[in-house]
Amino acid sequence: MDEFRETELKKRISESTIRRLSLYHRALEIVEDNGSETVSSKELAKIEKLTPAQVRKDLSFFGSFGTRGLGYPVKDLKAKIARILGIDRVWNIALVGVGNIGSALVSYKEFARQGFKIVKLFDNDQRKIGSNHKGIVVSDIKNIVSELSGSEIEMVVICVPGSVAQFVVDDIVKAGLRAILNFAPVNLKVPDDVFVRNENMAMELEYLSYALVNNHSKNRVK
Amino acid sequence: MDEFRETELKKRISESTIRRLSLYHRALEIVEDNGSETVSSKELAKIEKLTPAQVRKDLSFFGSFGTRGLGYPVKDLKAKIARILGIDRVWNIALVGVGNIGSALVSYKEFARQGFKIVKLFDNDQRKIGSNHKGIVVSDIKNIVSELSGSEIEMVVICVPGSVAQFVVDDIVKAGLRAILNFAPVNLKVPDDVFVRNENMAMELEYLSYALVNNHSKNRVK
DNA sequence: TCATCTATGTGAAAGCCTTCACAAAATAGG
DNA sequence: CCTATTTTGTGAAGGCTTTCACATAGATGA
Ligand SMILES: NC(=O)c1ccc[n+]([C@@H]2O[C@H](COP(=O)([O-])OP(=O)(O)OC[C@H]3O[C@@H](n4cnc5c(N)ncnc54)[C@H](O)[C@@H]3O)[C@@H](O)[C@H]2O)c1
Ligand SMILES: NC(=O)c1ccc[n+]([C@@H]2O[C@H](COP(=O)([O-])OP(=O)(O)OC[C@H]3O[C@@H](n4cnc5c(N)ncnc54)[C@H](O)[C@@H]3O)[C@@H](O)[C@H]2O)c1
Repeated sequence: MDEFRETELKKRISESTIRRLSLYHRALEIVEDNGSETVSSKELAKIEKLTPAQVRKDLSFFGSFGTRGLGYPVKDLKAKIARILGIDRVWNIALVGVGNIGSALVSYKEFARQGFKIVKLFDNDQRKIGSNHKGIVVSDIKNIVSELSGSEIEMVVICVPGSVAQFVVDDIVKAGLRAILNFAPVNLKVPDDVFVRNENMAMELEYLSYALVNNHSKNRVK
Repeated sequence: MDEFRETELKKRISESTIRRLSLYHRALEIVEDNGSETVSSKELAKIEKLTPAQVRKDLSFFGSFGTRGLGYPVKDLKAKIARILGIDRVWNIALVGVGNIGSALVSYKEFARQGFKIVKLFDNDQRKIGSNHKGIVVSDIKNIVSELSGSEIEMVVICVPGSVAQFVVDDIVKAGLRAILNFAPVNLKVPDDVFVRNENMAMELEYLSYALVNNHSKNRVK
C-alpha cells in the first residue's frame, strides 16, 4: 500500500512537519517504554514541547490514525510514522573523512539500531586507508565513484574539510547517489534531485550568542 | 552604541533571519578572501543559495548597510553582522561528556578561531576525570554547579547520554547559565530564560530517508 | 553636468504555517 | 440506553515569512 506516499495529487508536506514526525517517533518510543497502549495529542505535544493542535494537524496530512475520545494507538502510530519517514528499513551509508567527527559517528552504535548502517569509509590519508574502524576497512577516496556506483549504499555522510567537500560531493553525484548529510561548513552545489542536509554547529553556537547578547527570553517581563 | 540591539520597541527578528545572518557572515569570509571590497545581495545570495530579496530584507531589519548602485562594503558588513550576532568577542564554553562526540568537538580548532573557546570539561567516569584533553583537565561532574557558578563560562555543550542529559542541564541552570548546545536526543526542560539549541543528527538522516522514499525533488518533472 | 545604469531599501502582495475553535465520533459511567 | 466527557480531525482565521516590484540614491562614464 502506498496510501501515505506523496504524489503530485496530494498537498506538499512542509519540511517542518517532516522534522516533527521524527520528534513524534522519538516521543512514541518513550510512551511505549512506559507501557501505554494509547497516547493523546496533548501528551505527545508535552514531551516535545509543541501544541496538541500542531500534532493533530501534522498527523492528519497522512491519514486518520486516532480514535476520538481515546487518542492514538502507540505501537500502530509509531509504525505508521516509521513507514512515512522510510525508516521501516535499513539504509546503508558511506562516510567520507575518518577524522575527529567521522570517527565519532562510526563509533555511535545508536544509528545502526535506528536502521542507519555505516558500511563503508573513505579517506585520502595513506595512513588511514586500509586501517580498520569498528570492523570497516577504510577505502581510498580515489575509488569512490566506482565503489558507490550501483552499490547498496544510498546515503553519504561528509566529514572532510570544507575546502574539499565540493569535490567529494561531485563524485557522490557522479556515482548516482541522492542523499548527503554534510558536516563541512560550506554550501554544497548539487543537482535539483539530490538532497543535502547540513549540520552546522557553528551556526547553533552563533544563535546562542545572539540570544544571550540580545537578552531574548520566551517570557520576558516587560 | 546599541543601535542593532533588539528592544521591546523594535520588531522581533525571526529565528530564520538570525540563522541566515550566520550564513551571510560565512559568505562574507569567502568574499573577503577573494579580495573584493564590495558585494551585492545577488552575490551573497548565490553563495548560500538564497534570494537577493531575502538578503536585503534580512539586513534591512538592522539598518542600511549598503550603497545603492554598488552593494555592501565587505569588511564593514562582516563586522556589523558579527556585532549583531555577538561573535565580536570570545565565549567561554564548558563541555560535559568527554566521549566520542565530546572528544571530537574538543579537538576541533575551528571553534576557537571563531571565538568559541572550550575551556572546561566534565565527566563522571573516574578513568576520565583528571585526564588531559588538548590541555584541559577533565573535572568531576559532581562539582559542576560550584565550578560554573560565577565563572567566566556562559555556554555549555551537552555530550552525555540522553538518559542523564536532563540532570546535567538542571545543574547548569542551577549554576545560572543560560545557553546550552545539546547533542543528546532528548527534549530538555529549562526555564523560559534559558536557551537550548539541539543538534539532532538522527532527525537529519530521517529527513533524507523521507526525501528518498517519497522521491521528492526541487524540480520534479511532472 | 547630464544621462544611464546598477543595486539598495521597503511597502505591499503572496504564500506558507500555526493556532483556533468546534462538530463529530467514540468512550465511560450509570 | 442515555448523558456527560474526552479527544480527534479539520475548515477557517490569524500570523508570520518570503517574494515582488519599484522608487530611490548613488555610481559610472562621456
Ligand atoms: N570536529 C568537529 O567537532 C567539527 C565540528 C563542526 C564541523 N566540523 C567539520 O567537519 C569536517 C571534519 O572535521 P574534523 O574535525 O573531523 O576534521 P579532521 O581533519 O579530523 O578529519 C578530516 C578527515 O578528512 C580526510 N580528508 C581530507 N581530504 C580528503 C579528501 N579529499 N578525500 C577524503 N578524505 C579526505 C582527512 O584525512 C581526515 O581524516 C570539517 O569540514 C569540519 O569543518 C567538525
Ligand atoms: N557519537 C555520535 O556520533 C552521536 C551522534 C548523535 C548523537 N549523539 C549523542 O551524543 C551523546 C554522546 O554520545 P557519544 O557517542 O559521545 O557517547 P559516549 O558514551 O562516547 O560519551 C558519553 C560521555 O558522557 C559521560 N557521562 C555519562 N554520564 C555522565 C554524567 N552523569 N555526567 C557526566 N558525564 C557523563 C561518559 O563517561 C562518556 O564519557 C549521546 O546523547 C548521543 O545520543 C552522539
